[in-house]
Amino acid sequence: MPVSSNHHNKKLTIHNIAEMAGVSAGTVSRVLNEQPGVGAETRAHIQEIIQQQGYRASFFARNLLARQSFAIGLVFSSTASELFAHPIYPELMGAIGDTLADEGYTLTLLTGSGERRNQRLLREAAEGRIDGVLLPDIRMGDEIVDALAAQETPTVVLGDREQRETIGWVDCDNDYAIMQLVEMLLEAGHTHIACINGPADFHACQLRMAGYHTAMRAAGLNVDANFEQYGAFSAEYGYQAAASLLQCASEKRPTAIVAGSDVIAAGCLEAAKALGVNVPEDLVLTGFDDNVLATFTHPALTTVKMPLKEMGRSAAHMLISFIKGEKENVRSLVLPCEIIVRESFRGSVQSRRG
Amino acid sequence: MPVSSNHHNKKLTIHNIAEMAGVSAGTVSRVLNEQPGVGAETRAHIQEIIQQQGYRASFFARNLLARQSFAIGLVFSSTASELFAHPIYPELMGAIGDTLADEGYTLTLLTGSGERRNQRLLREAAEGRIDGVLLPDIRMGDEIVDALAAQETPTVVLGDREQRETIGWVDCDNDYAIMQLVEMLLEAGHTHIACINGPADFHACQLRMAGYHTAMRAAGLNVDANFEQYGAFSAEYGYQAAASLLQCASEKRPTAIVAGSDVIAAGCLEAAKALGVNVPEDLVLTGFDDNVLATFTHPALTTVKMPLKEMGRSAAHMLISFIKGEKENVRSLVLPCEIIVRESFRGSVQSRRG
DNA sequence: CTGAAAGCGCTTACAG
DNA sequence: CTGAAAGCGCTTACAG
Repeated sequence: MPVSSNHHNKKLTIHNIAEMAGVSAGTVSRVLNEQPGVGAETRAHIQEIIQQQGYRASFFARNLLARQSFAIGLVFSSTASELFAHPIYPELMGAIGDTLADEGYTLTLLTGSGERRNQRLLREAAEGRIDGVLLPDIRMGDEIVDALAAQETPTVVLGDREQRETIGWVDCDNDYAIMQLVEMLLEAGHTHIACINGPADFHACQLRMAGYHTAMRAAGLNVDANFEQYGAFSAEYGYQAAASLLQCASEKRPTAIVAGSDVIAAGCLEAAKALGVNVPEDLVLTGFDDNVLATFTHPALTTVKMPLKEMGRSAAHMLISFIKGEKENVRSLVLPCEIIVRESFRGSVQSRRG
Repeated sequence: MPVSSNHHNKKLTIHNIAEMAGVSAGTVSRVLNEQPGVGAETRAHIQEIIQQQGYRASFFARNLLARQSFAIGLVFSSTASELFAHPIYPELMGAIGDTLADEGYTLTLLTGSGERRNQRLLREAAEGRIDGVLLPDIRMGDEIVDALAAQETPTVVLGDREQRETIGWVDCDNDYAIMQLVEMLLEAGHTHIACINGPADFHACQLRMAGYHTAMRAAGLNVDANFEQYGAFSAEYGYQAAASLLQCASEKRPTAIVAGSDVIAAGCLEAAKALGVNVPEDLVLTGFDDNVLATFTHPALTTVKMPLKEMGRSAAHMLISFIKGEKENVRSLVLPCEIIVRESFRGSVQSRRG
């Protein structure tokens, strides 16, 4: 006698349950949705059968009426290896996932890039598989943003500042953070400060550069053309850029480098070591991200920590508010970064904070 | 005159399109699904209207019949900060996401932990929101695996070797990789080799320990009790464990440490530096994961690279084959790791490979 | 308190 | 080649 083959019956429907309980489907539905208007005994009986049969109402059928998927799409433009190199995403993703779960939403992950990814995203939204979209690593001028707007898909961009009707954004004060860092360097007596930045098509990098310029200008200092560079979020780029700068004649050589990421800064550090330049004695150095590796380099990196948890949470809440069609919702938000001081630059921070 | 307010009409249905085209809903459906049996003119006309109206059939309605969601759940037990500390997941996730996209599946991310996460997962599967489940960081004996099996939800576990009927697994040869590493150490003349491992409730860590034992036993060496340790995937743990070992009397001190992760190894390295022990001269050291930080420590870490891309792809394919109910499917798979040699231990590797 | 019926947006035999 | 009708699994007024 086969023991547990009773599990092989195909998916139960509400009608099966109704039949077993000797009631109509409508009554089972009312019990399922904890609606009033069902006799206590009947209700108990139906509940028991539901329990023992392990019945669950089909999500799709249930939501044909509601016309909502209670899912939101989280879209990454980067490939997996880029994600790997830029480690802010896991934390962001975790915060978004937790918030959505609390609000009863599900998270759909969309990776890949290019036209194919875009078509997929647009379709999923149009088909109603996702109710809204979160874009955490969009490049400047990515046409997906306009396409989403045209389709009226509720959308929130992270780390950019799109100004469109149906689109909201959440960012952190990249510019202010770098400005503070440069001011600290200026206070410590540095005048030859270079900014080795990430890619120019990241709005965040533009902001970081802007913060650098603001501080330099306020101090009445000119910025040498090769002291302001856009590149890639890679150690190789950091190495190259720093090496070429450090080989200049001493009066044109930077005494401080503000890097666009910790990985870039780590590359700069390697270059300095290779050229016998001591950090922080002969060159001070700062990063961005508060990447794990920032604590393992020698010296450990002074860096900027983005409020990733808060950004993720805020973006998720904002998007849900869009989806619900709430009227008085916040459509933009800038959250503060935090400067983390370590050995690569301790400068005048103490005095600033004191 | 408001320009683009014509976009505010509520969601179009197949009946609206049918009406506009002067045909029945059935005919529109046939065009939508590229089925034969529609006149060329009619088809063209309907397609034009669909195009111009930007109509997309509702995914939910469409799949009421198919009873498939074409979504699979990717479940993480760890919290976001743990994910952050253990950086194998982004790459795994990317490989899984890309493969699923190619196969027409969507990826639903489920984070969080404990009973709440489990209930959510079980419900999503029972409701038909997801067709199957991928478990990439399950702890040994996690009861979710049995619950999923009881519910007959197609499931594939990564990094563990569950033996159940409806459950498949994909792993890498953690044991063999560590065994190789230890053999290399033995060949280089080491006899005092310690294994500072990750948590004991990760099956991968058990395997790594097993590989260590196998090699030691084969060499006829006894393993001192405090030379085999389980701990946490953290630099702090690595530091503590290494520090206490390195302070022993010289004949009880290890000359080599095989760490359970790069982060642990980085902690060991810090301890060595703090105690004035030179790496690799006085102590050789290996990690696991090929984390970015492994290239930035001094010396850079010899480590083990898991075949994450292949694991992700294989797991996705295996799960889809389960979902499709294919008969002759592979239900288990072990993929090979790769040893990455860097400065922290160059030992007899050359001779092994030569 | 409970049931029969219509409807959600689509698909699919079945007629014609 | 095309349409009318039944059905997918649920919910929701409307009767009784």
